[in-house]
Amino acid sequence: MPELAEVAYYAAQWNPGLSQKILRVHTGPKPRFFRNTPPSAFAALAGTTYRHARTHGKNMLFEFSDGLWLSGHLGMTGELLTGPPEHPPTAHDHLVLYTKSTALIFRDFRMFGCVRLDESPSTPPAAWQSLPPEILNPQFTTARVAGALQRHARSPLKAFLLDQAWFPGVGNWMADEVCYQLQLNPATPSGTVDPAALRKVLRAICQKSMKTIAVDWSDPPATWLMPYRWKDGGLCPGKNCGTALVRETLRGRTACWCPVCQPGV
DNA sequence: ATCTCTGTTCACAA
DNA sequence: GTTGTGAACAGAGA
Repeated sequence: MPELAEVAYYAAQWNPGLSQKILRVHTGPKPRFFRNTPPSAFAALAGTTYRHARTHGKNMLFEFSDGLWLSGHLGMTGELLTGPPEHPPTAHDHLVLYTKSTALIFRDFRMFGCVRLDESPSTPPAAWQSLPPEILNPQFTTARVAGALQRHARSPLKAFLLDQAWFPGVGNWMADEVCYQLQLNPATPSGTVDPAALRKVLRAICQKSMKTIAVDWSDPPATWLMPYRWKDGGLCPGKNCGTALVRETLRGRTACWCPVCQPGV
């Protein structure tokens, strides 16, 4: 489920473990989840203290004492949760960190998510030093958006919005939401989009979802496309609209839009 | 059985 | 060299 605000929500689920010592580490039997790291390497977290969580777009970074940094991505179906201190790992609990009072669980039944461990005294690992500005960062300027739209002028707006190098944290529903709120068809060529308007809508969507979904998984406004885009039979929430929403595959991903409010190009 | 899916990466085409 | 596309990855639910 995870896009920007969902990732922030999940990262915060480990907060009950803050300032606690990791007593024991469980790693599941699927090496793919750990990519190039031998799963046994994660045992180094035992004996450290969990200090801090942060996110950048869809990436999560957890700081532990002794210069250890655990980074992770939730893929399509990843989730973080806590369990009782004796939590027995399920088949899809790839990493579990046990403290005296809780278990910090990284669960992912598909395995598009991943974790890695870096050692780096006091500063975040190298990959976290050179990331593009997030959408709510002041450096995410209209000029930056304008440049991006020009470079990818022929790419359909919806598809381009999924580019994490330019729009960190935007996923499938957020990209559809941006198109909906701009009243632009998802196939609109990026080069024709007004950069200031795009930036404004992007920031508003990030801001609101960080105040709702990221805090307690509460619903975004009923005027958004998001609550209606999943199921068959969804109707456009636009004032006096109510048109049946359309779902079609665009560049390999499901796009959803209102054929009246976002007419074809 | 067949299809779907809130993501990323890779090979390859243009 | 850069940009754009579809397939592959894996597993559960409809």
